[in-house]
Amino acid sequence: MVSGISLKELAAELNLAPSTVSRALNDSYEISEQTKKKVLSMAEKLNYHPNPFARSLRENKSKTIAVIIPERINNFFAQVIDGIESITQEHGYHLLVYCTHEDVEREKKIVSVLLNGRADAIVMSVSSQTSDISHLRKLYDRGLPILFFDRICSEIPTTKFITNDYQSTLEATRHLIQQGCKRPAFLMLSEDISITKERHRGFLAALKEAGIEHNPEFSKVCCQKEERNIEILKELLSKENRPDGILASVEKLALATYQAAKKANVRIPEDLKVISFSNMGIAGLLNPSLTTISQPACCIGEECAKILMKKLTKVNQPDLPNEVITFPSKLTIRASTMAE
Amino acid sequence: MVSGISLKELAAELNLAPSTVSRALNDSYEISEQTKKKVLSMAEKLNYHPNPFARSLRENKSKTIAVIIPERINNFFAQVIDGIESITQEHGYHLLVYCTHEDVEREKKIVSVLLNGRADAIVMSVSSQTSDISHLRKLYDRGLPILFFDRICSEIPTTKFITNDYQSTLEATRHLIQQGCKRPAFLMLSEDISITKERHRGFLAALKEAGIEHNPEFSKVCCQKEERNIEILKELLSKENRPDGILASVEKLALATYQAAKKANVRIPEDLKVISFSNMGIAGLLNPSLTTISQPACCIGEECAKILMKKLTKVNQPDLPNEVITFPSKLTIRASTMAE
DNA sequence: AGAAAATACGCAATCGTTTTCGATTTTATA
DNA sequence: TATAAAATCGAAAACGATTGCGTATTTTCT
Repeated sequence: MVSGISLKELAAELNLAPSTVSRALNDSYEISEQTKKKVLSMAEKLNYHPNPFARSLRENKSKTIAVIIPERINNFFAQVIDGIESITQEHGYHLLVYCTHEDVEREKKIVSVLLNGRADAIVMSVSSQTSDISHLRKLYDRGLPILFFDRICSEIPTTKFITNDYQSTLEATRHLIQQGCKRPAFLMLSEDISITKERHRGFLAALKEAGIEHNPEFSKVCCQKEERNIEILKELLSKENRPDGILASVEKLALATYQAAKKANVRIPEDLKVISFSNMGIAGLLNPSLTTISQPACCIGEECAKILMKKLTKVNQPDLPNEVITFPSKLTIRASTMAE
Repeated sequence: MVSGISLKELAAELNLAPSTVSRALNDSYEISEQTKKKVLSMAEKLNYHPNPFARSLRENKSKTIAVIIPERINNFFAQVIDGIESITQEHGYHLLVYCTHEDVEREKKIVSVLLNGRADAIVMSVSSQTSDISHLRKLYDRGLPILFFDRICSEIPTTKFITNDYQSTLEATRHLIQQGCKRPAFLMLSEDISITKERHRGFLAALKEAGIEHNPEFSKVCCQKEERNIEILKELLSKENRPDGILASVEKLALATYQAAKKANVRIPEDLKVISFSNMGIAGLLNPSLTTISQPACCIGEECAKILMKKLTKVNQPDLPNEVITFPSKLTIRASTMAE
């Protein structure tokens, strides 16, 4: 790190006390306009930039927010971060971004590092492996504002942002059934995380509503490995009484389904209709184009950030309320669920 | 920001001087094993975490690296950051990630904020609008280690990581020509940035080599707006003597081409062969599957980080050498360039 | 004109570390 | 046994900013 001139040096150059210069730069009423002008122009001339760490140390805040996501190569999370940044940036806040790669051990490490106050708040979506949440509780107990989105942790009493997981899955499954599916399957990354629970519930509700008896083997838990998932799905699709519809609770499982269908010689949508939660921009360009349930990701990020900015920049703010805020997803019907 | 117990308080609890506790925690040889044990266990018990800002202030380094990219919703950049993080994380470094959204004004703002030393180094890929580089020079002049990748800034004497832009485009264009293209077009985001210059040069070289006279109107400068690009391309594809091949220098232009081709009723690959620089994981699932030139993105990120870590964690390191390090791209041939 | 109040600025402490320089005690050497 | 040499630890000064308090000067009021 290469630091430039310090406040003290700037003050010396001006024949003023550091306190005066500090106040002048912060536009204090105690300083005359004349001195302010002199200070400002000299600061400009000498290229003075206040040391952020001295300030953080003194003020006990870092103007930094940590964002923890399970994967970076995913449009949804990228869009959420874009949304967050669009708001925090206006307030001069910085974004520390960490990726867990769906690994709870990494998540623990990251969280433990953040215990030291490097960030003023945390926005996160937990990894699919996260069931024990003691590390998150530690954060919370320390008083650090945490905010969850998408994959939330209901045990921590704070504000959470999600989409209408139950309802949108219900409607998506209805759509599958309307398109003629008699044996839809549900794909998930893990049974533990919030979104799969809700989405699975919506899925099952739609089946029940339609009087379809669900085959438990059609609620498939997949893993992180793309190849392994393709194998699992290929096997599923090669069964005698295979599913004729797929609801993928996350995007990567829809893509694995596409690959598996190819390998198993199963045609989409003729033999298998596919629908997935996904914020891919190019769902429409896939072969066949993919029917998606897409979240208002950017919006979710923005709202997260707005709440945080309010909490962090205004005085005497209460703790983040323990509530779940829902943003509805949008179902976009494309070729992958077309009836013949 | 909520801080826990301080070193001083910890020391008081132990009836030791802060200096002793500090040394004990840093495993100094001056402290007896016995006291070290006591200090460690008390630190553990009281949940002590050293304040990173006090440390940064004192040590004049932040253990933070800033990464600036033009867009987040792009697999290439996401992979590069994954690569960077995989290395920096091991060294206890943090990643501050900023996105310019291809806007040079934002880039300038971000860069000016980083002038204060919040980060120990910067890894960046410049926006497509960046031609004036005075803001980058300011950073460099301040002594901050900068490192460029993909879209580099040759005027700044530092280490840059790129792919073999010229060569891979040359080969990709040869492929187009081999597949029967007589009138290939080249799509770019801007004429100014490094990658388009090199890639265009490779493109032209292949045409020359094949004795194809290039129509300057087939070197098309596009913009940021997806809709506008589709319009531009639709127009290009509707001409009487339209191109029969497209080399998109960036991914988003290939996708715009797909959309435009649909609208203009141009079939890929029968009427138009398409090839693009892209790190999309699902290029193979597009309709038709897209022939790509893909960079070893993760590897580029890792190498960036390795060089930086060496520079930042070892003593007496020289400045980053002014050199360009090249990682070859890989051409993956798919349906979009198939001859009938 | 004299007192009160407003204006403009400086001194010094503080935030939580690390580190230099000593000081003291223990151990080893002659 | 006296002395040199390790071995341990403490006091205090940084790092660079902010801020409560004090003070000198000027302005305003009666």
